[in-house]
Amino acid sequence: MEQSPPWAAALELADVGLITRLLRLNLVVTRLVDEVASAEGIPTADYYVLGVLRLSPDHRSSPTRLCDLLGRSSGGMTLTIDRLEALGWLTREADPEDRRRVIVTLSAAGLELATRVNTALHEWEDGLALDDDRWADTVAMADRLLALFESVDATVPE
Amino acid sequence: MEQSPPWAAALELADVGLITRLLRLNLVVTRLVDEVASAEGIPTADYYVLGVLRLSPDHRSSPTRLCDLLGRSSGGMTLTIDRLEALGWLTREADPEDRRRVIVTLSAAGLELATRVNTALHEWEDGLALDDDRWADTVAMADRLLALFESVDATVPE
DNA sequence: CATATCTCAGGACAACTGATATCC
DNA sequence: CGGATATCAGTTGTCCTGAGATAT
Repeated sequence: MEQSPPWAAALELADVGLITRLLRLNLVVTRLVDEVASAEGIPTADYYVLGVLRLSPDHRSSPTRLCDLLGRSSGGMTLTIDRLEALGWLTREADPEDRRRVIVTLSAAGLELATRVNTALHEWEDGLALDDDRWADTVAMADRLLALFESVDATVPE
Repeated sequence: MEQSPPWAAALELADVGLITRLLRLNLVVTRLVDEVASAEGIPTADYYVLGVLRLSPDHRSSPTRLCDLLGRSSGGMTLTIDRLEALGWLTREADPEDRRRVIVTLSAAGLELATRVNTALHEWEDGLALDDDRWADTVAMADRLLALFESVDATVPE
């Protein structure tokens, strides 16, 4: 609590809790990612999809898994995938083992794009110029906050 | 980095940085607030407006300030305020001291609503059952992360 | 048959952009 | 007059819901 943080200027903070702080953090982080993503010419929501694929085994995943991870509806995800496919950033193919399923795969161009955005974000992080200890601390803080929420809200698959 | 957190199941985490973690945190926190707000019958974006007003001196603010704090356009904010006014959650009046300005004030019903949502969020926090030390730690972590981002991204007004 | 996965059609709705009126 | 504030008009666009198709 210490001292009023700048974002709270002229706000009465008597009962501001953890979640309010995290909502503020949301806003700032989202703003940053928006800037970076649109500088690369991709909407943030679309980057999230490419970003998940980039981290997935063989750069592949399924619409359902993308929906679960990103909190989206399947209908909306179909449209998003349509869009990304039309732009050449990913491909869609039937799963030979279960033909209800679709396998979504990042294309080379899509991987480059997602990597560019990711690199830009890493550069922003580097710009913080934290030494190794502070960096480890910071990442650990994020992980602890995450753990706090995930321990209660089990919205993540498997 | 220690051990893979659950949200990362089946994702390759080699170069996952701070921002990716915070994006994940975003998602989880947003989901929680969405649930709580819609249980009270208000869209999250609208609650943010009421929430800022609730924390403002005399529960009053201006459209411009709301735009700045919430990262919204003035046109969009006009519509949002129209909506909230029609629902009886806030009032709009001309500022007698500068007639270009508008003063937005939370109504009694709006204050109740915003307080209900806020209370529900606090109850969620209480459900974490953190002792005082851990609680202080946790809040401090959130503040430190916030400070990290606000020190670079000065998008917040005075 | 019940379930899972994805797609499609239709609709809703919020929010942005750019231009305009009013006021300092 | 230039800058600030808010609103309006028009549009854009994504996303969701609910139904349907196909496969297990």
